Amino acid sequence: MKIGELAKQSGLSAHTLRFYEKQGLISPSTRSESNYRIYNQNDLSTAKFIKRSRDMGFSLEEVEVFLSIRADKPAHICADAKDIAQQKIVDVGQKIKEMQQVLVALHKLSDACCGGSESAEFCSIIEALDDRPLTDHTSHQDKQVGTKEDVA
Amino acid sequence: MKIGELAKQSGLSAHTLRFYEKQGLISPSTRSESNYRIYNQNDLSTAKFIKRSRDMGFSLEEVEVFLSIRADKPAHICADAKDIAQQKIVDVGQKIKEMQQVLVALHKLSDACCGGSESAEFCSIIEALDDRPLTDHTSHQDKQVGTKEDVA
DNA sequence: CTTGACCTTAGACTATACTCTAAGGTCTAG
DNA sequence: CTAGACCTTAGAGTATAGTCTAAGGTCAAG
Ligand SMILES: [Zn+2]
Ligand SMILES: [Zn+2]
Ligand SMILES: [Zn+2]
Ligand SMILES: [Zn+2]
Repeated sequence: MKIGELAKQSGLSAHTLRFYEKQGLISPSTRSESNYRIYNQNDLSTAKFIKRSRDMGFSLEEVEVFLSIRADKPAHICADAKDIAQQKIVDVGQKIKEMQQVLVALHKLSDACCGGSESAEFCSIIEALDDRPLTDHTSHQDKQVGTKEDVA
Repeated sequence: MKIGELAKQSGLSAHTLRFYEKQGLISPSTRSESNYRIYNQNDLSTAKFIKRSRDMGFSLEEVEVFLSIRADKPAHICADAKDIAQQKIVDVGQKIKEMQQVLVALHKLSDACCGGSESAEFCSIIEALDDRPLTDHTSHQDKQVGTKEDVA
């Protein structure tokens, strides 16, 4: 099959397949007389393998290692594959933790702000980002300044 | 103060400060005779504001909006700031969910593999990424092939 | 024989946020 | 005066993973 067909069947774009070829991940088993890339079922398996690996969060570099294991299984041991998976688990877990902390901070930041159409003069978000301690102004009642009517 | 001093006090590098200047986020209040950037306490506040915003996960583009709110608070309303924070919360929450799903998939992938020094011939990680259903081989006992001695 | 779909290549561009380099000018302490 | 620290600029490089373009060749159908 030609690249367009492989793209359709693998879920990768033709562009991406050529890009992967440049990166050394996959290459067509043959070329047609007119130099078109011709892929076979084996190539399709490989393309799907790459796609599945990417979907699992592995980088192209890691996929490369998986491919080399897959290409010659007896030459590798389970630890080769599992080490990568374990490391990815650690990395993803770490990132999740970081993002959860960010999320908590964001909630604190956001919850203190009324979010209404009042002037941002006392907006706790801006104040908190500025330097000052987080002051709750979910209501602006207590800090009327008179420069603006209460719009809300 | 010169850029090096601002860098020290703000926690941003001089390089980054110049980069932010190019992006229109912060600029020195004056220049010395020799064209050095000269910053004042106000600039320091701004630099710290940017750093805090970045640490909260906001993009430079979002920081720019916060800065414009901060620069003229009466011209803005709380919703302007809160909308950004809320959107960020949604985005971060979404990413966390995605990563958690990836994490679950990774665990499934990894847990089925023995991770030992056995040949990867039956490695469930490779098999699962390949196409085949996830086969547990935490023990290789049941699939002796005889091509290799049991190394473990 | 032409139209349109599909293919080829090298290389530029996207996004995000820096990070660093080269080549040179300025300033301060000893 | 000189070494070394610090500053200036424009522009290139880093990382990741594509995504797209230009300019052209190939192929099947009508
Ligand atoms: Zn408010
Ligand atoms: Zn507010
Ligand atoms: Zn195993
Ligand atoms: Zn295994």
